[in-house]
Amino acid sequence: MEKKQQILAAALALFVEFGFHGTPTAKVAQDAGVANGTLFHHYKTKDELVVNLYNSVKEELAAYLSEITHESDFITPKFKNIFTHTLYWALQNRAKFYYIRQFEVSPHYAKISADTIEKHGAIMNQLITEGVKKKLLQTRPVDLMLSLYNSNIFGIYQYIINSKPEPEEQQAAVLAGYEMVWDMLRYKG
Amino acid sequence: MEKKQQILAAALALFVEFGFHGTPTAKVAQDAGVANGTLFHHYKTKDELVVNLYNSVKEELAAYLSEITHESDFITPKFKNIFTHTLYWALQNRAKFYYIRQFEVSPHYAKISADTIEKHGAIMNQLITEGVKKKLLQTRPVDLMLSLYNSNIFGIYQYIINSKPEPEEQQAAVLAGYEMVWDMLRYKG
Amino acid sequence: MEKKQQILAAALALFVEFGFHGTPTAKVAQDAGVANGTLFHHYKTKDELVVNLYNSVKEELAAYLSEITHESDFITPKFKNIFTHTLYWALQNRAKFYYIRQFEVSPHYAKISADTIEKHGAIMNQLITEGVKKKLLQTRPVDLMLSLYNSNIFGIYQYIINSKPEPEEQQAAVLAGYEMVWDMLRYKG
Amino acid sequence: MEKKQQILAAALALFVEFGFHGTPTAKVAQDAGVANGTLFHHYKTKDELVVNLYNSVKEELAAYLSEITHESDFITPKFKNIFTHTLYWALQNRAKFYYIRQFEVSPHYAKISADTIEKHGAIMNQLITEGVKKKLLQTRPVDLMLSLYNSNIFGIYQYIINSKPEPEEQQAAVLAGYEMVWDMLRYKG
DNA sequence: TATGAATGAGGTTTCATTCAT
DNA sequence: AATGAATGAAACCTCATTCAT
Repeated sequence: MEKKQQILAAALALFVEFGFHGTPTAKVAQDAGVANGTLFHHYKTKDELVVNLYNSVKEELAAYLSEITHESDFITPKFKNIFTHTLYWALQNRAKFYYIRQFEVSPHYAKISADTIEKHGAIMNQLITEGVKKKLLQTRPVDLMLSLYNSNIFGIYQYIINSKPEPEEQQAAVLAGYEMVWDMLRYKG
Repeated sequence: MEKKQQILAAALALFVEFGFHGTPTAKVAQDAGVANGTLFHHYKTKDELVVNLYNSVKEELAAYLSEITHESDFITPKFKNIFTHTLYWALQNRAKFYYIRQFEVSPHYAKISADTIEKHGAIMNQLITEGVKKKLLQTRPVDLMLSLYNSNIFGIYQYIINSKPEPEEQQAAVLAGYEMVWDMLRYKG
Repeated sequence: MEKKQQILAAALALFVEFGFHGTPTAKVAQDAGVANGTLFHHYKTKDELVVNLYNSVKEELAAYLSEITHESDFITPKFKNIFTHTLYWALQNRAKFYYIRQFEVSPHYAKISADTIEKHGAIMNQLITEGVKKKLLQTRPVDLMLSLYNSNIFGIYQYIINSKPEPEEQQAAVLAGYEMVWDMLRYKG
Repeated sequence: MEKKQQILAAALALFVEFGFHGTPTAKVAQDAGVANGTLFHHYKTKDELVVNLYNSVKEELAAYLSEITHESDFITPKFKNIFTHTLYWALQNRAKFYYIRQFEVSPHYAKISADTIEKHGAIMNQLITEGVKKKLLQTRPVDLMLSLYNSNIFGIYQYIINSKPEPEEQQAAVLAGYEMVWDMLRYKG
C-alpha cells in the first residue's frame, strides 16, 4: 500500500513538470524508490496510472469540500464556502490542481465515464439547480452557469498564481473573485 | 513557403485529434504530402513545429480581431465587438481554438517568452486598462480582469460546444455570455 | 553479465571490420544475439560502448602483461619480456590490437581521462624511469622514450602484419625488432 | 577554383576535429561559405572529398620535401634532411599531419591504389634501399626499416605535441629524435 | 558554375511492457 | 508483492545526395 502512494506522489510531481508523455514510467518508478516492474505490478498500464491519479486527486478535493460543507447549509453561504475553499485547496495543492487541468484538456479525459464526470460535478450542479429554482441565481441554463463557475475558478487561480502575492493578498484576491463571480451569477430582480 | 503551410495544416489537424505526443512526425509529413526530411528541413525539431504552430494560430486570431476593430471605437462597443468576435472565430476555427488551449496547458507553454505572451494579450490589456481609468470597468487589478475575461471566453465556448445548439442558438449563447461577463466587469457606481 | 560480454565481442569484430560509424548498433545487437534495446540497457550510448570496449581491451592487455612479469625482475630482461610479449599478444589478438589503434587516432580518444591514460602507461613509464635512473637506458626525457617505445611496437607490428610471414618468421621479426629498439634506447657509455 | 580550396580547408579543419563521420557535408559547405549543392558540384561524393583531401595533403608534403632535397645529395645528410624537415612540416601543419594519420588508419585507406601508396613512399624507399646496399644502413629488410622510420616520425611528433615545448625546444627534440632513430638504423660494423 | 529546398533511407535512442526469479 | 534485465516496436532526427532554377 505504501508503495502505491509513493508511485502516485512521484507521478504527480513528474507529470506536472514534464507532462504525461514527457515522463517515462522508469523515471516515475525511480523517483518513487521502487523497481520498474513494481509500478506495473500495481498499475497494469501507464494509462491506468494516469487515470487513477486523476481520480484520486479528484476524490481528495471532493472529500475536502464535503468536509467543510453540510447538507443543511443555506445556498448563499454554501456557495461562498465551496467557492472560496476550492480556491484555498487549489492554492495549497497546486500540483494536484494543475494536474486536474492538464488531464481534463488531454485526450485521456475521454476515458472518464460520463457517470464519473457527473458525480464529480454533482455538488455544484445540485447547488446551482436549487439556486436557480429558488430565484437566488439567474434564470440561465444550469450548464452555462456551471461552466462559468468552473472557468472562473481557474481564472482567479491563474491570476493569483501569476501575481504571486502574499498569503493575505491571496485571501483578499479569493474574496474579490468570489464577489465578482457571485455578482455575475446571482439573481437580479 | 507552400510546403510550410501544408505542414502546419496537417500538424494542426493531427495534434488536435491525437495530441502532440500521439502524433508522429512521420504522420504529419505524410498528411502534408511531403517527405519526412522536409518537415525537419523547415522545423529543426518537433518542438519547434509545435511552438511555431501555436504562434501562427495566435497571430491569426490577433489579425482577425484587429481587422474587426478600430482604434477610434468607443470602449464599450469595442469590448462587445472583441468578445463576441473572439467567440465567433473560436466556433468557426474549433481546431485552432482547441489547439490554443491544449498548448497553453502543456509544459510547452513555458517556452513562450514573456514578451510574446504580453504581445498576444496586448489588445485586451490596453482596452481594460483604459476602461478602468475611464470608470467604465470596475476598479480591480487589470490582470485579474484580464484573467477573468479569458477564462470566461473559454467557459462560454465550452458550454456552447458541449450543448451543441444550432447556429442561432450559438449566437444567442454568445450574446448571453457577453451580457453576463460585461455585467461582471462593468463599473457599478 | 553474459550478454554484456557478447555485446563487446560482437562490437569488436564489427568495429574492426567496418569502423565505429560503419557499424549500426542494430548490427552489433544482432550479432551479439540480443535485442536492440538490450544493448542500450547496458550501454546508455553507442559512444559509451565504444569507450568501454577500448577500456576493456586495454585492461586485458595490461592484465596479460602483469601476468608475465614480476616486480622483482631485473630491468633489462623485464624490458625484453614486456616488449616481446606485447607483440605476441598483439599478433594473437589482432582485432583487439587494431581496435586500440583505431580508437586512439579517433576523436573518441579525447574522452579518455588523463588519469586513465596514465594508468594504462604506468608499467612502462615506471620501467623506463627506473632504467634511466640506473643508467641502463639513455638519459633522455622519459616521455620521449615512452613515445618511441610505443610507436616502435606499432611499427614492428605493422611490418609483420604486412609481410605476413610464417609463425617462426614472426618470432624472428619480433626479436629483430626488439634488438633494434633496445639498441636505440639503451645506455651507451 | 577558389571555392574548391575553401571546401578543402573547411573539410580539413572539421575532419580533424570531429572525424569524417562526425562531420556532415552540410557543415563543410557552411564553413566553406558555399551552398550545400556546390560541394557536390565539385566532389561527386563525400568519399571523393575525403580521398581528394588526403591526396592533396600528401602531395603538399611531397612537394615540400622534394623542394628541400636534391637527387645528388649524399645519403647520410639527405636522410637527416628529410627526417627533420618532415617533422618541421608536421609541426607547422598539424591539422594536415593529423589528417594523414587519421586517414591511413581508416577504412578509406583501402581505396588508395597500391601504385599511389608506393609513389608516396618512393623517396624513402629508394633512400633506404640505397643506404642498405652501400652499407650505410643496417642489413635488415627494407620494409622493416621503412616501417620503423615512419612510426618513429609519428612517435617523436606525438611526444613534441604532448609536451608542448617552446619552438627552440621543439627543434632540439627533433634533433634528439633524429639522433636516436639514425643510431637505430645506421650500419654498425 | 552555383544554389538550397527537397528527399527518404537509415541510424540512434526511448520506453511501455513482460517475465523469470 | 517485488525486482530489474530483457525486449522490440516505434519515435525522432540526420545526412548524403539530387534537381529544378
